[in-house]
Amino acid sequence: MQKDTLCLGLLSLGPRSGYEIKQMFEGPLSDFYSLSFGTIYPTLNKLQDEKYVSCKQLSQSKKPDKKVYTITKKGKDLMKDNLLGDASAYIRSGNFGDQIKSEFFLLLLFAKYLPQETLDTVLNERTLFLRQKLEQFKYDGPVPSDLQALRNEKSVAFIRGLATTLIESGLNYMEKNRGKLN
Amino acid sequence: MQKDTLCLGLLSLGPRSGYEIKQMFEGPLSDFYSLSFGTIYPTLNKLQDEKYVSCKQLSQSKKPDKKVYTITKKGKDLMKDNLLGDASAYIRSGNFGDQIKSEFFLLLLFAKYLPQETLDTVLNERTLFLRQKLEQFKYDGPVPSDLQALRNEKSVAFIRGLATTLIESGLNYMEKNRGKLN
DNA sequence: GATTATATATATCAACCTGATATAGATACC
DNA sequence: GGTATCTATATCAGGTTGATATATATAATC
Repeated sequence: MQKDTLCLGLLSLGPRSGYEIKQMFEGPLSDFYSLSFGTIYPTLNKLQDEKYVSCKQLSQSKKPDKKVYTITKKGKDLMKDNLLGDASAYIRSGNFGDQIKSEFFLLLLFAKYLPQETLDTVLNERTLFLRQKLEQFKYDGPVPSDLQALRNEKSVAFIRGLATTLIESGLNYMEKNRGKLN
Repeated sequence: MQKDTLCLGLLSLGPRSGYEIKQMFEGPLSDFYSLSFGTIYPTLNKLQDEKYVSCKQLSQSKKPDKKVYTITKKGKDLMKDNLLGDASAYIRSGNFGDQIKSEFFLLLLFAKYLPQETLDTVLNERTLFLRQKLEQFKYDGPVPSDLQALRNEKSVAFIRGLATTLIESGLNYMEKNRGKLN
């Protein structure tokens, strides 16, 4: 997804600074996508130059100033056009489309070169890690206000449910079939 | 995973040219990782300079010459060391670790900006796409000789089984819950 | 038999992105 | 008082991708 469209999409959930956009990527979005500061800040500047977002400088007591960006009508139109135009390309990506880049699967691919003991540890820790992830996705308590906008989206509920299902069936498979790696 | 380790790992399954390594990434490995020619060729040159692989120039009738690389003892040792050293880092990556980069999930996140009709089409095509992927992973017939080495690995059977399970439960979830996106 | 498309094979490079680093004010802790 | 951490913006070296170039050979199309 184009970084422009992505930033506009996140700003469509409410006005935000670059720092806060980064926090969304490090929170609930981290499993699906990420952008670095080196991309976010220049993108926001470009979007502002081209009037897709407006910017207000806020001086805060007790914290450094921040630049809060708000999506404009022109920006919303661009975002919708881009989503529509690229939708068909995104159908074939991710979750066994073309973007997984799983280093863990690569490690398993070469499992025969690991000592049995190491392989056992790896599989045990992977199980623990996935159980933690599962708890994260299932967690339904309060979240920092920055992330509440995301939490409120119907689509986020759908995606969290899907993620939960996938992790559960993956854990199940691992427990039943890990013996086959020896 | 370091590109060096990855190339050495693939060469450990048998001697290969850079072009053939790329073909592995475009075949069964494409769902988990990929490297471009711009990375593969320089990596092989570097590995050769440092004696981790040896190289034979083959002139073929009916095809251009190719450079076939073979992993050396020194190369196998390096690969094993690297796998062991980095194993713990790979536990937390991929399949709801930190590397998915799913553009499809992002598209769903902004589903409310798509016309209902487009969203329906997107979900239908996604279902078709995943069913095709499922057939690919389940396919057990003959494969091009380049890819037979991969097919023979026990670990590949494990990973194919896991992928099959994940796609099946994902499809199931989508069919049951797609109404929640409206 | 001429042209076009496609496959094998290697190589390079501009454009882009990340991860690291720099800067800076403020709070918290010991 | 020193140090660590959080908020906040910004820049940049280094690395990767996707596109492009080059070359040979086969197959298809016209």
